[in-house]
Amino acid sequence: MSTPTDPAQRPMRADARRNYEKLVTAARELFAKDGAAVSLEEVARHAGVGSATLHRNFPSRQHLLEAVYAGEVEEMSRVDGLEDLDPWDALITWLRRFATFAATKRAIGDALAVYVERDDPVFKRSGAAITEAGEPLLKRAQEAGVVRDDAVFLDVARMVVGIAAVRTADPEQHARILDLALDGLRPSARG
Amino acid sequence: MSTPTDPAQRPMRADARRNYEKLVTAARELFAKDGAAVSLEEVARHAGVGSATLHRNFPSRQHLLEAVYAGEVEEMSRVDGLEDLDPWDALITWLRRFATFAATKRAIGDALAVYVERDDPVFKRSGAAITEAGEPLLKRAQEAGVVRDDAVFLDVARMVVGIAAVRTADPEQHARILDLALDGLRPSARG
DNA sequence: TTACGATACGGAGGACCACCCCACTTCACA
DNA sequence: TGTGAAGTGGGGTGGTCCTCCGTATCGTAA
Repeated sequence: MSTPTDPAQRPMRADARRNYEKLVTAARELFAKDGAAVSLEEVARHAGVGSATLHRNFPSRQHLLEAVYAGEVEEMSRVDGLEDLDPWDALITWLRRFATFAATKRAIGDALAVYVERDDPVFKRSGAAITEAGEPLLKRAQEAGVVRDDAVFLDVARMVVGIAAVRTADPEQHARILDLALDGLRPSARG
Repeated sequence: MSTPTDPAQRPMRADARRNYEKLVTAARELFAKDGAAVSLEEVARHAGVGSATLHRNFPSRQHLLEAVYAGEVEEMSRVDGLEDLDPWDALITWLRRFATFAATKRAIGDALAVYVERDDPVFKRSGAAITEAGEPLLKRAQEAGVVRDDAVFLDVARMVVGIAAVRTADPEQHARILDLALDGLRPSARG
Protein backbone atom coordinates (compact mmCIF):
# COMPACT_ATOMS: atom_id res chain seq x y z
CA MET A 1 0.00 0.00 0.00
CA SER A 2 2.55 2.50 1.11
CA THR A 3 5.39 0.27 0.06
CA PRO A 4 7.83 2.17 -2.10
CA THR A 5 9.12 -0.92 -3.87
CA ASP A 6 7.33 -3.51 -5.89
CA PRO A 7 6.69 -6.68 -3.91
CA ALA A 8 8.79 -8.55 -6.42
CA GLN A 9 11.91 -6.59 -5.53
CA ARG A 10 13.95 -7.22 -2.42
CA PRO A 11 13.05 -5.00 0.54
CA MET A 12 14.72 -1.64 1.03
CA ARG A 13 17.49 -1.23 3.48
CA ALA A 14 16.41 0.28 6.77
CA ASP A 15 18.18 3.60 6.30
CA ALA A 16 16.87 3.91 2.76
CA ARG A 17 13.34 3.38 3.94
CA ARG A 18 13.85 5.97 6.64
CA ASN A 19 14.97 8.54 4.12
CA TYR A 20 12.10 7.64 1.85
CA GLU A 21 9.63 8.32 4.63
CA LYS A 22 11.35 11.57 5.54
CA LEU A 23 11.09 12.74 1.96
CA VAL A 24 7.42 11.90 1.62
CA THR A 25 6.64 13.64 4.90
CA ALA A 26 8.59 16.75 3.97
CA ALA A 27 6.98 16.81 0.54
CA ARG A 28 3.50 16.48 1.99
CA GLU A 29 4.09 19.48 4.27
CA LEU A 30 5.63 21.65 1.60
CA PHE A 31 3.10 20.76 -1.08
CA ALA A 32 0.31 21.66 1.31
CA LYS A 33 1.97 24.91 2.31
CA ASP A 34 3.41 26.19 -0.95
CA GLY A 35 1.81 24.20 -3.76
CA ALA A 36 3.10 21.51 -6.06
CA ALA A 37 5.73 23.71 -7.67
CA VAL A 38 8.01 23.69 -4.64
CA SER A 39 11.59 23.11 -5.61
CA LEU A 40 12.72 19.54 -5.14
CA GLU A 41 15.94 20.88 -3.70
CA GLU A 42 13.83 22.51 -1.00
CA VAL A 43 12.04 19.25 -0.27
CA ALA A 44 15.34 17.44 0.13
CA ARG A 45 16.68 20.19 2.38
CA HIS A 46 13.54 20.12 4.49
CA ALA A 47 13.83 16.37 4.84
CA GLY A 48 17.46 16.68 5.88
CA VAL A 49 18.57 14.56 2.96
CA GLY A 50 20.79 15.08 -0.06
CA SER A 51 19.14 16.00 -3.30
CA ALA A 52 20.62 12.94 -4.94
CA THR A 53 18.67 10.77 -2.52
CA LEU A 54 15.48 12.47 -3.52
CA HIS A 55 16.16 11.97 -7.20
CA ARG A 56 17.09 8.35 -6.65
CA ASN A 57 13.84 7.62 -4.86
CA PHE A 58 11.67 9.75 -7.10
CA PRO A 59 12.79 10.04 -10.70
CA SER A 60 10.32 12.86 -11.31
CA ARG A 61 8.16 15.31 -9.46
CA GLN A 62 5.15 13.22 -10.46
CA HIS A 63 6.54 10.17 -8.70
CA LEU A 64 6.85 12.19 -5.53
CA LEU A 65 3.31 13.48 -5.88
CA GLU A 66 2.00 9.99 -6.38
CA ALA A 67 3.78 8.79 -3.26
CA VAL A 68 2.45 11.68 -1.21
CA TYR A 69 -1.14 11.45 -2.30
CA ALA A 70 -1.79 7.84 -3.22
CA GLY A 71 -3.31 7.17 0.17
CA GLU A 72 -5.52 10.21 0.11
CA VAL A 73 -6.76 9.47 -3.36
CA GLU A 74 -7.76 5.98 -2.37
CA GLU A 75 -9.60 7.29 0.64
CA MET A 76 -11.31 9.96 -1.40
CA SER A 77 -12.39 7.35 -3.94
CA ARG A 78 -14.21 5.25 -1.37
CA VAL A 79 -17.91 4.84 -1.97
CA ASP A 80 -18.92 4.89 1.69
CA GLY A 81 -22.69 4.82 2.11
CA LEU A 82 -23.32 5.82 -1.47
CA GLU A 83 -25.10 2.54 -2.18
CA ASP A 84 -28.00 3.81 -0.09
CA LEU A 85 -28.64 6.72 -2.42
CA ASP A 86 -30.53 6.36 -5.66
CA PRO A 87 -28.27 5.72 -8.67
CA TRP A 88 -28.25 9.29 -9.94
CA ASP A 89 -27.52 10.89 -6.59
CA ALA A 90 -24.87 8.34 -5.79
CA LEU A 91 -23.01 9.04 -9.00
CA ILE A 92 -23.33 12.80 -8.76
CA THR A 93 -22.34 12.89 -5.13
CA TRP A 94 -19.27 10.86 -5.83
CA LEU A 95 -18.29 12.95 -8.85
CA ARG A 96 -18.75 16.14 -6.86
CA ARG A 97 -16.56 14.80 -4.11
CA PHE A 98 -14.00 13.83 -6.72
CA ALA A 99 -14.07 17.33 -8.21
CA THR A 100 -13.81 19.02 -4.85
CA PHE A 101 -10.86 16.88 -3.90
CA ALA A 102 -9.07 17.65 -7.13
CA ALA A 103 -9.83 21.34 -6.88
CA THR A 104 -8.91 21.72 -3.24
CA LYS A 105 -5.63 19.87 -3.34
CA ARG A 106 -4.29 21.69 -6.33
CA ALA A 107 -1.07 19.74 -6.12
CA ILE A 108 -2.69 16.37 -6.41
CA GLY A 109 -5.28 17.84 -8.70
CA ASP A 110 -2.70 18.59 -11.33
CA ALA A 111 -1.13 15.22 -10.84
CA LEU A 112 -4.50 13.53 -11.09
CA ALA A 113 -5.17 15.37 -14.28
CA VAL A 114 -2.01 13.91 -15.67
CA TYR A 115 -3.11 10.43 -14.75
CA VAL A 116 -6.66 10.71 -15.84
CA GLU A 117 -5.64 12.43 -19.01
CA ARG A 118 -2.80 10.30 -20.21
CA ASP A 119 -2.79 6.98 -18.44
CA ASP A 120 0.64 7.80 -17.12
CA PRO A 121 1.82 4.56 -15.52
CA VAL A 122 3.19 6.53 -12.60
CA PHE A 123 -0.37 7.09 -11.46
CA LYS A 124 -1.57 3.60 -12.07
CA ARG A 125 -2.34 3.01 -8.43
CA SER A 126 -4.31 6.20 -7.85
CA GLY A 127 -5.98 5.91 -11.21
CA ALA A 128 -7.11 2.38 -10.62
CA ALA A 129 -8.70 3.40 -7.34
CA ILE A 130 -10.68 6.09 -9.08
CA THR A 131 -11.89 3.88 -11.89
CA GLU A 132 -12.77 1.05 -9.56
CA ALA A 133 -14.91 3.35 -7.47
CA GLY A 134 -16.53 5.46 -10.16
CA GLU A 135 -17.17 3.09 -13.01
CA PRO A 136 -19.67 0.89 -11.15
CA LEU A 137 -21.55 3.98 -10.04
CA LEU A 138 -21.86 5.10 -13.63
CA LYS A 139 -22.94 1.65 -14.75
CA ARG A 140 -25.57 1.46 -12.07
CA ALA A 141 -26.98 4.83 -13.07
CA GLN A 142 -27.07 3.78 -16.70
CA GLU A 143 -28.84 0.55 -15.90
CA ALA A 144 -31.39 2.53 -13.94
CA GLY A 145 -31.91 4.64 -17.03
CA VAL A 146 -30.98 7.92 -15.38
CA VAL A 147 -27.74 8.45 -17.30
CA ARG A 148 -27.36 8.31 -21.05
CA ASP A 149 -26.07 5.00 -22.30
CA ASP A 150 -23.30 6.36 -24.45
CA ALA A 151 -21.42 8.00 -21.57
CA VAL A 152 -18.03 6.41 -20.96
CA PHE A 153 -16.44 6.58 -17.54
CA LEU A 154 -13.11 7.92 -18.71
CA ASP A 155 -14.87 10.67 -20.63
CA VAL A 156 -16.83 11.69 -17.58
CA ALA A 157 -13.78 11.55 -15.35
CA ARG A 158 -11.79 13.68 -17.73
CA MET A 159 -14.59 16.17 -17.98
CA VAL A 160 -14.74 16.50 -14.24
CA VAL A 161 -11.00 16.80 -13.93
CA GLY A 162 -10.95 19.48 -16.59
CA ILE A 163 -13.57 21.49 -14.79
CA ALA A 164 -11.90 20.96 -11.45
CA ALA A 165 -8.69 22.29 -12.94
CA VAL A 166 -10.32 25.61 -13.73
CA ARG A 167 -8.93 28.15 -11.34
CA THR A 168 -11.45 30.55 -10.07
CA ALA A 169 -11.57 32.58 -6.90
CA ASP A 170 -15.24 31.76 -6.45
CA PRO A 171 -15.95 28.22 -5.24
CA GLU A 172 -19.64 28.70 -5.97
CA GLN A 173 -18.76 29.09 -9.59
CA HIS A 174 -16.99 25.78 -9.56
CA ALA A 175 -20.14 24.14 -8.29
CA ARG A 176 -22.28 25.90 -10.88
CA ILE A 177 -20.06 24.86 -13.76
CA LEU A 178 -19.87 21.30 -12.59
CA ASP A 179 -23.64 21.04 -12.16
CA LEU A 180 -24.11 22.47 -15.61
CA ALA A 181 -21.81 19.89 -17.12
CA LEU A 182 -23.18 17.00 -15.11
CA ASP A 183 -26.68 17.78 -16.29
CA GLY A 184 -25.38 16.76 -19.67
CA LEU A 185 -25.30 13.20 -18.40
CA ARG A 186 -29.09 12.99 -18.18
CA PRO A 187 -30.72 10.98 -20.92
CA SER A 188 -33.40 13.62 -21.35
CA ALA A 189 -30.70 16.00 -22.49
CA ARG A 190 -29.92 13.98 -25.52
CA GLY A 191 -30.64 15.76 -28.78
CA MET B 1 -4.32 46.43 -32.97
CA SER B 2 -0.76 45.24 -33.11
CA THR B 3 0.54 48.41 -31.54
CA PRO B 4 2.74 47.53 -28.63
CA THR B 5 2.33 50.86 -26.89
CA ASP B 6 -0.76 52.60 -25.64
CA PRO B 7 -1.83 55.41 -27.91
CA ALA B 8 -1.30 57.81 -25.05
CA GLN B 9 2.42 57.04 -24.94
CA ARG B 10 4.94 58.43 -27.36
CA PRO B 11 5.76 56.10 -30.23
CA MET B 12 8.54 53.55 -29.93
CA ARG B 13 11.88 54.22 -31.46
CA ALA B 14 12.38 52.51 -34.81
CA ASP B 15 14.96 50.02 -33.60
CA ALA B 16 12.86 49.20 -30.57
CA ARG B 17 9.86 48.46 -32.73
CA ARG B 18 12.00 46.32 -35.00
CA ASN B 19 13.18 44.25 -32.07
CA TYR B 20 9.67 43.98 -30.74
CA GLU B 21 8.50 42.51 -34.03
CA LYS B 22 11.43 40.14 -34.21
CA LEU B 23 10.63 38.87 -30.75
CA VAL B 24 6.95 38.31 -31.47
CA THR B 25 7.80 36.49 -34.69
CA ALA B 26 10.37 34.28 -33.03
CA ALA B 27 8.00 33.55 -30.16
CA ARG B 28 5.20 32.61 -32.53
CA GLU B 29 7.42 30.12 -34.32
CA LEU B 30 8.81 28.57 -31.19
CA PHE B 31 5.49 28.40 -29.37
CA ALA B 32 4.00 26.63 -32.35
CA LYS B 33 6.90 24.25 -32.61
CA ASP B 34 7.72 23.47 -28.98
CA GLY B 35 4.81 24.69 -26.86
CA ALA B 36 4.39 27.58 -24.51
CA ALA B 37 7.07 26.46 -22.11
CA VAL B 38 9.93 27.38 -24.42
CA SER B 39 12.66 29.19 -22.56
CA LEU B 40 12.54 32.94 -22.96
CA GLU B 41 16.29 32.91 -23.38
CA GLU B 42 15.74 30.69 -26.41
CA VAL B 43 13.18 33.07 -27.84
CA ALA B 44 15.59 35.98 -27.49
CA ARG B 45 18.39 33.98 -29.05
CA HIS B 46 16.16 32.93 -31.93
CA ALA B 47 15.17 36.56 -32.47
CA GLY B 48 18.81 37.61 -32.48
CA VAL B 49 18.24 39.92 -29.55
CA GLY B 50 19.58 40.17 -26.02
CA SER B 51 17.52 38.65 -23.27
CA ALA B 52 17.27 42.02 -21.56
CA THR B 53 15.42 43.36 -24.57
CA LEU B 54 12.90 40.59 -24.33
CA HIS B 55 12.31 41.25 -20.66
CA ARG B 56 12.03 44.97 -21.25
CA ASN B 57 9.32 44.50 -23.85
CA PHE B 58 7.52 41.64 -22.11
CA PRO B 59 7.64 41.68 -18.32
CA SER B 60 6.29 38.15 -18.20
CA ARG B 61 5.76 35.14 -20.39
CA GLN B 62 2.04 35.93 -20.38
CA HIS B 63 2.67 39.32 -21.92
CA LEU B 64 4.55 37.66 -24.72
CA LEU B 65 1.78 35.15 -25.26
CA GLU B 66 -0.80 37.89 -25.38
CA ALA B 67 1.23 39.77 -27.97
CA VAL B 68 1.65 36.67 -30.09
CA TYR B 69 -1.93 35.52 -30.05
CA ALA B 70 -4.12 38.59 -29.58
CA GLY B 71 -4.78 38.81 -33.30
CA GLU B 72 -5.59 35.16 -33.69
CA VAL B 73 -7.93 35.20 -30.75
CA GLU B 74 -9.85 38.08 -32.18
CA GLU B 75 -10.14 36.36 -35.51
CA MET B 76 -11.22 33.11 -33.88
CA SER B 77 -13.85 34.97 -31.89
CA ARG B 78 -15.57 36.35 -34.97
CA VAL B 79 -19.17 35.29 -35.44
CA ASP B 80 -19.04 35.10 -39.21
CA GLY B 81 -22.24 33.75 -40.68
CA LEU B 82 -23.43 32.38 -37.36
CA GLU B 83 -26.45 34.67 -37.37
CA ASP B 84 -27.97 32.53 -40.10
CA LEU B 85 -28.06 29.45 -37.90
CA ASP B 86 -30.75 28.87 -35.33
CA PRO B 87 -29.84 30.14 -31.86
CA TRP B 88 -28.78 26.78 -30.42
CA ASP B 89 -26.62 25.78 -33.37
CA ALA B 90 -25.04 29.20 -33.53
CA LEU B 91 -24.01 29.07 -29.90
CA ILE B 92 -22.78 25.50 -30.01
CA THR B 93 -20.87 26.00 -33.23
CA TRP B 94 -19.12 29.00 -31.80
CA LEU B 95 -18.31 27.26 -28.53
CA ARG B 96 -16.95 24.27 -30.38
CA ARG B 97 -14.76 26.51 -32.47
CA PHE B 98 -13.60 28.21 -29.31
CA ALA B 99 -12.74 24.87 -27.70
CA THR B 100 -10.94 23.60 -30.78
CA PHE B 101 -8.90 26.74 -30.97
CA ALA B 102 -7.92 26.53 -27.33
CA ALA B 103 -7.12 22.85 -27.56
CA THR B 104 -5.17 23.05 -30.79
CA LYS B 105 -3.01 25.97 -29.89
CA ARG B 106 -1.95 24.65 -26.55
CA ALA B 107 0.18 27.69 -25.92
CA ILE B 108 -2.59 30.18 -26.30
CA GLY B 109 -4.95 27.70 -24.72
CA ASP B 110 -3.13 27.89 -21.45
CA ALA B 111 -2.91 31.64 -21.68
CA LEU B 112 -6.58 31.87 -22.51
CA ALA B 113 -7.36 29.76 -19.52
CA VAL B 114 -5.54 32.26 -17.39
CA TYR B 115 -7.58 35.08 -18.80
CA VAL B 116 -10.91 33.37 -18.74
CA GLU B 117 -10.21 32.02 -15.31
CA ARG B 118 -8.87 35.01 -13.49
CA ASP B 119 -9.56 38.20 -15.38
CA ASP B 120 -5.86 38.80 -15.64
CA PRO B 121 -5.58 42.33 -17.02
CA VAL B 122 -2.82 41.23 -19.35
CA PHE B 123 -5.43 39.39 -21.35
CA LYS B 124 -8.02 42.12 -21.29
CA ARG B 125 -7.93 42.56 -25.03
CA SER B 126 -8.27 38.89 -25.96
CA GLY B 127 -10.78 38.34 -23.22
CA ALA B 128 -12.97 41.20 -24.32
CA ALA B 129 -13.06 39.84 -27.84
CA ILE B 130 -14.27 36.49 -26.58
CA THR B 131 -16.96 37.90 -24.33
CA GLU B 132 -18.19 40.32 -26.96
CA ALA B 133 -18.60 37.50 -29.43
CA GLY B 134 -19.96 34.79 -27.19
CA GLU B 135 -22.23 36.55 -24.76
CA PRO B 136 -24.76 37.74 -27.36
CA LEU B 137 -24.93 34.23 -28.77
CA LEU B 138 -25.77 32.87 -25.35
CA LYS B 139 -28.36 35.58 -24.76
CA ARG B 140 -30.02 34.90 -28.07
CA ALA B 141 -30.26 31.21 -27.33
CA GLN B 142 -31.73 31.92 -23.93
CA GLU B 143 -34.31 34.26 -25.37
CA ALA B 144 -35.27 31.60 -27.84
CA GLY B 145 -35.77 29.26 -24.91
CA VAL B 146 -33.23 26.68 -26.05
CA VAL B 147 -30.71 27.32 -23.28
CA ARG B 148 -31.46 27.38 -19.57
CA ASP B 149 -31.91 30.88 -18.21
CA ASP B 150 -29.54 30.54 -15.30
CA ALA B 151 -26.48 29.90 -17.45
CA VAL B 152 -23.92 32.70 -17.19
CA PHE B 153 -21.51 33.34 -20.02
CA LEU B 154 -18.39 33.31 -17.90
CA ASP B 155 -19.43 29.99 -16.39
CA VAL B 156 -19.93 28.48 -19.80
CA ALA B 157 -16.67 29.91 -21.11
CA ARG B 158 -14.76 28.56 -18.15
CA MET B 159 -16.34 25.18 -18.55
CA VAL B 160 -15.33 25.02 -22.17
CA VAL B 161 -11.82 26.19 -21.40
CA GLY B 162 -11.51 23.58 -18.68
CA ILE B 163 -12.55 20.83 -21.05
CA ALA B 164 -10.35 22.15 -23.81
CA ALA B 165 -7.43 22.06 -21.41
CA VAL B 166 -7.81 18.33 -20.96
CA ARG B 167 -4.95 16.68 -22.72
CA THR B 168 -5.88 13.56 -24.52
CA ALA B 169 -4.34 11.82 -27.46
CA ASP B 170 -7.75 11.20 -28.94
CA PRO B 171 -9.41 14.26 -30.50
CA GLU B 172 -12.67 12.37 -30.77
CA GLN B 173 -12.76 12.14 -27.02
CA HIS B 174 -12.47 15.88 -26.76
CA ALA B 175 -15.50 16.27 -28.94
CA ARG B 176 -17.44 13.68 -26.96
CA ILE B 177 -16.69 15.31 -23.63
CA LEU B 178 -17.56 18.74 -24.90
CA ASP B 179 -20.85 17.57 -26.36
CA LEU B 180 -21.69 15.88 -23.11
CA ALA B 181 -21.06 19.04 -21.17
CA LEU B 182 -22.81 21.31 -23.63
CA ASP B 183 -25.92 19.19 -23.43
CA GLY B 184 -26.10 20.44 -19.89
CA LEU B 185 -27.05 23.82 -21.30
CA ARG B 186 -30.41 22.60 -22.54
CA PRO B 187 -33.35 23.67 -20.48
CA SER B 188 -34.89 20.20 -20.67
CA ALA B 189 -31.96 18.93 -18.71
CA ARG B 190 -32.83 20.93 -15.66
CA GLY B 191 -33.62 18.90 -12.59
C1' DT C 1 24.82 68.23 -41.23
C1' DT C 2 26.06 68.00 -36.69
C1' DA C 3 25.67 67.32 -31.90
C1' DC C 4 23.57 65.78 -27.89
C1' DG C 5 20.19 63.93 -24.70
C1' DA C 6 16.95 60.40 -24.38
C1' DT C 7 16.13 55.82 -25.49
C1' DA C 8 17.22 51.21 -26.19
C1' DC C 9 20.72 47.85 -26.49
C1' DG C 10 23.02 43.29 -24.97
C1' DG C 11 26.36 40.72 -22.41
C1' DA C 12 27.76 39.51 -17.98
C1' DG C 13 26.42 38.00 -13.67
C1' DG C 14 23.40 36.65 -9.64
C1' DA C 15 20.15 33.60 -7.79
C1' DC C 16 17.93 29.71 -8.55
C1' DC C 17 16.76 25.16 -10.47
C1' DA C 18 16.92 19.85 -11.85
C1' DC C 19 19.79 16.35 -12.22
C1' DC C 20 24.30 13.58 -12.25
C1' DC C 21 28.76 11.88 -10.58
C1' DC C 22 31.43 9.49 -7.49
C1' DA C 23 34.33 9.12 -3.21
C1' DC C 24 32.62 7.88 0.91
C1' DT C 25 29.61 5.72 4.69
C1' DT C 26 26.46 2.44 6.45
C1' DC C 27 24.10 -1.69 6.39
C1' DA C 28 23.05 -6.71 6.53
C1' DC C 29 24.46 -11.09 6.30
C1' DA C 30 27.73 -14.98 6.67
C1' DT D 1 33.41 -9.26 12.93
C1' DG D 2 34.61 -8.56 8.18
C1' DT D 3 33.20 -7.65 3.59
C1' DG D 4 30.70 -6.47 -0.48
C1' DA D 5 26.62 -4.44 -1.78
C1' DA D 6 23.48 -0.66 -1.07
C1' DG D 7 22.86 3.89 -0.11
C1' DT D 8 24.62 8.54 0.78
C1' DG D 9 25.27 13.71 -0.01
C1' DG D 10 28.11 17.53 -1.51
C1' DG D 11 29.69 19.54 -5.37
C1' DG D 12 29.51 20.04 -10.37
C1' DT D 13 27.09 20.94 -14.84
C1' DG D 14 24.23 23.18 -17.59
C1' DG D 15 20.06 25.24 -17.76
C1' DT D 16 16.53 28.82 -16.25
C1' DC D 17 14.76 33.86 -15.32
C1' DC D 18 15.82 38.33 -14.56
C1' DT D 19 18.69 42.74 -13.55
C1' DC D 20 22.42 45.87 -13.83
C1' DC D 21 24.89 49.10 -16.27
C1' DG D 22 28.36 50.64 -19.71
C1' DT D 23 27.71 51.31 -24.56
C1' DA D 24 25.52 52.15 -29.01
C1' DT D 25 21.87 54.08 -31.57
C1' DC D 26 18.12 57.10 -32.57
C1' DG D 27 15.53 61.40 -33.31
C1' DT D 28 15.58 66.08 -33.16
C1' DA D 29 16.72 70.84 -32.66
C1' DA D 30 20.13 73.87 -34.14
